[in-house]
Amino acid sequence: MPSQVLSKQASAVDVFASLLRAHAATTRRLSAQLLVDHGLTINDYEVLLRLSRSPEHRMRRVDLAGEVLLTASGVTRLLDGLERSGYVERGTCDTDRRVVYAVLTDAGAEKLAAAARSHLAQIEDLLTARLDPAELDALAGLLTRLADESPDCLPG
Amino acid sequence: MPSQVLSKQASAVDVFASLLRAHAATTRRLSAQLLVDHGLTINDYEVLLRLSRSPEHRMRRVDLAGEVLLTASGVTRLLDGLERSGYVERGTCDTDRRVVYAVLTDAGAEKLAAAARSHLAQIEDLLTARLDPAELDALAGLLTRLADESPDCLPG
DNA sequence: TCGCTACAATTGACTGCGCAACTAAACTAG
DNA sequence: CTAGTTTAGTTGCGCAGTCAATTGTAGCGA
Repeated sequence: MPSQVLSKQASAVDVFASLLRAHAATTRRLSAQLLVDHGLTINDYEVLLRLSRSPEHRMRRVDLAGEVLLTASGVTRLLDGLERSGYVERGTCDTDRRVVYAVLTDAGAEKLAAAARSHLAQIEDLLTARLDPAELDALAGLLTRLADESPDCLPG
Repeated sequence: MPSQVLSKQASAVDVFASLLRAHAATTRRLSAQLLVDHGLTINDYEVLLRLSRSPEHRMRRVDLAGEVLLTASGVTRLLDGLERSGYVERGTCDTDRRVVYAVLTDAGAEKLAAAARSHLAQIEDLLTARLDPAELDALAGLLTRLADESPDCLPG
């Protein structure tokens, strides 16, 4: 048993607190950089990235919201910006006229590529300076499970 | 270029992405709850908590900012709210008239206690439903190291 | 065919917070 | 003491994102 941590094992609250801190610390650095270097927020980047990975470079806005964990309205506003910058455009769906696709433009793909160069390096630097590969692997696994949508408890 | 991405280890980007998602997922749930149940944001709560743990229930605003990873202005605005609600008051420092202490009031301590009851339980539920104690411990450790202030690289 | 509920998306009002610019107090040098 | 620098804190402005309400479309049961 871990007897040497003074108090006890990390309580759930401590874990949560450390999550808040880690997020704030890394996010602030990286987003500041991304913003001055390329004029993109982290979510902008993340959205461009998802689109670039999607078939035909397009996604429904709802699905996009799910992937980057924004609300529907958040996505609308975010895409407003990207559309104004010409990185994304609207596409209609033939079979369901409610949906509006977000479609990556060529300019958007270029922007993403340009941003990726520095952004990836910065992420790399920030993380590998603090954790080794095995730890990164472990961390990714744990965090991914944390993000599971599983609705709290399904007791019955 | 990497052609065999399939199964390699988690890259730094993936880790970062999972951090964003985990933060968004947990934070949104918990803060929504905290807000409807007690009218506090997560940072409000976090600040009350730090104050309650400090000697004499007070801290300098700068130090508070460091602990919850806000900017100075962020702390000012946050404390504005808590002062308006009567949970915190301003205290002056005898030896340095620039500093303004944030002091937890009795009402603030009560509020914290009340909020803690449900909030702690929710954190507990959320985390323990997804990770076991050993994993929580590991996660806390990894995240804490991520939040290290160490200024990128100090090569020279 | 006519409701009726479900869903995709948008809009208005608002909040939380960062940045940059500022004031005031405290050290530090001459 | 005066002048310059650093540090604590506040404020104007702006942006990203939430919620609640709204519009338009889909699909279902009678």
